Amino acid sequence: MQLMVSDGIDRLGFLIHDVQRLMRKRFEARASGLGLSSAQWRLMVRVAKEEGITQARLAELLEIEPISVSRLVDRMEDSGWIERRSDAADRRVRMIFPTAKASQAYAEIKSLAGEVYEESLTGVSPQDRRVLIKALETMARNLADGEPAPGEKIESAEGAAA
Amino acid sequence: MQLMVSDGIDRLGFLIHDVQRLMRKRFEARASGLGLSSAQWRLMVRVAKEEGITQARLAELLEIEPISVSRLVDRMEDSGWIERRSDAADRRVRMIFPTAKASQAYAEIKSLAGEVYEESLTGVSPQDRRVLIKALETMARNLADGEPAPGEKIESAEGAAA
DNA sequence: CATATATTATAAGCGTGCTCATCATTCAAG
DNA sequence: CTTGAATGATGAGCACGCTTATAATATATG
Repeated sequence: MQLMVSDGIDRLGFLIHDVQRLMRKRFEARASGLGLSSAQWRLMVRVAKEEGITQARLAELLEIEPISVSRLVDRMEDSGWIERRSDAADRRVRMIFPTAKASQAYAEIKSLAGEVYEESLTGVSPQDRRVLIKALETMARNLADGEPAPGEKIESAEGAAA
Repeated sequence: MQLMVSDGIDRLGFLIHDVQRLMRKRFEARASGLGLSSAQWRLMVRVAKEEGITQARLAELLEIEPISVSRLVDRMEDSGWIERRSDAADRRVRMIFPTAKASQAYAEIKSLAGEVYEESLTGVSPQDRRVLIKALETMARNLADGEPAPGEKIESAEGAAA
């Protein structure tokens, strides 16, 4: 395409950044009454799907570092969303369970998130929504694939690590 | 095939979050050699467009709080990307200028960002890219519009949400 | 002049991500 | 059992966003 990238593609990063930030902000404004951040909500979805999940597994699924999970779980335990239980079989492991409060609020928060999505998509046609989702999924897949070398050398150390 | 329109819409927030995070990560992996974060890059773009811009104006344009600009500028001054100069006319004001280093690196970093965009869009057709950008712009506009009061009363929402 | 208000920048402290380092526990080898 | 590597969780400290509060300066008004 000789058309230049300036049909908006050059602002793609800023756009994605803005939309993510605004969406998170709006969700948190709605959920603030419940005292739940978006990061905490993402974690809660995983815990609801798999009660007793370990922190290590959460880190893997959420694609954040185990230490970040530790901190998140700390605060969520403090605010009564989840609880840690020891695993009798492996005492290194802390299993994460939703509290009754979390189970009760789950459906409400989910529909609250749905409202934010719906509001953000006002004026976007059903077919464009499908294209949007498909494009975002493709992008996530492309970006999740291995980094094609930062310029100099690829094979530093971590080839077999993961 | 298509069961319902909400094919994935319920994961919109997670998708946007993932794409933004991965895109930022990849950019920063490339730019790490230059010691520039994506937040710093966003600020640098503004400073390049308007040398001598004030911190208050940067906060407004970047839609972040003035204190966040202070900290960003602190670090960028420390690492030699920008410099603060006092305004003779108004001694409250600190005017921000790019350093020679910043001016020299600008084009390189810009093309680096373009590479990340292009990689992320691999496999997305030109027409789908246009739809994507248009949809994201619509979403940003929708979300930037006045929050319908974070309390309990949401009067103007179209009532469409599940 | 004195004082009240607005504006610009910064300070303090928190949430959520990171890296690097540490501790406890498990497991594999000897 | 002892040693050593791997694994799960956490601590320390940093980046970058936030809110709330302050300091310094500018400006409007009595």
